[in-house]
Amino acid sequence: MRTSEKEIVRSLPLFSEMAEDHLDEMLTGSFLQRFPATVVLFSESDHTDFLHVLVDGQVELYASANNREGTMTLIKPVATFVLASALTDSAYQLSARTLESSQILMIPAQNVRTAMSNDQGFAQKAVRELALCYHGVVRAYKNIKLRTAVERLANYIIVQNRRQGETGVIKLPIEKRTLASMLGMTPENLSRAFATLKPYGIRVDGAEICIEKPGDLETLAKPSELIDAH
Amino acid sequence: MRTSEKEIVRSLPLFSEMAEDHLDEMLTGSFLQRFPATVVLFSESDHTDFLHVLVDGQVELYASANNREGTMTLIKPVATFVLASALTDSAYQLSARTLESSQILMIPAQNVRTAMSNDQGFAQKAVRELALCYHGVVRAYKNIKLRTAVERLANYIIVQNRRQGETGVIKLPIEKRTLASMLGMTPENLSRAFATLKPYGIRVDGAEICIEKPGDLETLAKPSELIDAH
DNA sequence: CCACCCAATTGATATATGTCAAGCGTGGAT
DNA sequence: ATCCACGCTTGACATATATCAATTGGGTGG
Repeated sequence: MRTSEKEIVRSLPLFSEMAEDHLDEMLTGSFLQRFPATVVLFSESDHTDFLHVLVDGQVELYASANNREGTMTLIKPVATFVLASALTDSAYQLSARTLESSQILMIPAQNVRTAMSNDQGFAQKAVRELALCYHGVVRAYKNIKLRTAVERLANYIIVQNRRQGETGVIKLPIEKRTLASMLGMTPENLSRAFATLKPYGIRVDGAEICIEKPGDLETLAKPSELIDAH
Repeated sequence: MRTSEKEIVRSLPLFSEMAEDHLDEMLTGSFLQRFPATVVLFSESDHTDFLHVLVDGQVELYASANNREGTMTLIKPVATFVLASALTDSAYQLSARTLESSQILMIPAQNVRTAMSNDQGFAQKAVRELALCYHGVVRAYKNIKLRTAVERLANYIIVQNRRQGETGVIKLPIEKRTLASMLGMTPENLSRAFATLKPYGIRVDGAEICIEKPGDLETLAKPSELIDAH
């Protein structure tokens, strides 16, 4: 564990309040590893051996059932994932694969649980982190349960526009088939959803989306503070 | 706050490790209240003033968006709800209403947050509780994203059968329209889903469901340890 | 520069689910 | 006992979404 890696961990809110010696202890046996694109990191029924910290790259968490597969969420650096599974010493509930070449710090789950019971500051931060993760999934659940495919796409565009500086032009940060899976539809249906949004001022050119009538788009999308991420 | 109510709180894993004086302090200003059926307890955008403990009755957590409404989960006694919102001092992410006459203990959210920062044992238990809640929503999310309506119903029947003693006959604990909403479909579609399950040995007589071919049902449902509750 | 690969698109069609309307049945109130 | 309210069911139809097949088109390696 080199100093720079320790600083990356320290910079995350989750670990910001942890005592120095507890942090060192937790990072013992941790290792930073680079994976190429399209590599499966773990599968949903595997036992959780590591808390993962995505340092660089991009990771997709997905799930399978009844011969179907779907993207549950995307992880962007720098962020931890599978904290809940690591803390409860249970199975990963989701599978993970790299979408691009990625650097991941792997911390033994047992170390995390030990730190949890020894370090008051860490426990407090973990509570906050888990509560935020919980709200994140609730949002995703509401999104898919209460909105149609076209509405989900419209809201995705609105959120991306906000994140990319409200310029009216966004660049999709992921492949369309991944976006389709994340929005809970097929790639074919995503193409048609974009076509449906044409009368609402959406122009598509490859990965570039142009929003010509923001008002009309919002009328259709009905964005909600309680569903869409900030 | 009477002794019996304190004992109810103490019996929950979440509060089992809390120091006596912290518990007393937290329960100061708490009150036990009885609500009739069909009463809205709070709405999703309201600020979270109380952590709720359902002592008796049944509560539905639901959400609204784009002129649609859906049941997110059902709370059965004895259990807490909206812990994550209470701890982060944010809005309830869901609305709540009683399904039947219910007794609810309401604990000021500020008290819970204070107890959280003062009581090590409580913080540890809260971490565990939040991790379990998180996994619960992930399951629900996978359920709706990866299964069809008929598959969700089939798995619901299998889980209920297990919970009610594997007798092959179950009694629906909720109205069919509520079940429909929880499974993410309309009441009409639920009726048809039951009809679809007829060839798989499902007989319906009011709230009583008879499972005549458990094997066939499982083949259709493909139950998963990682989606269906224990 | 060309050829190939693969994501994306488009069309035709099938399936899943929702909507609207009507009718049925049971349980509670008068 | 009768009537009414309401949840449930059923049918006809509309919409949403998936599937299968064919084609397009951009990027990359040879």
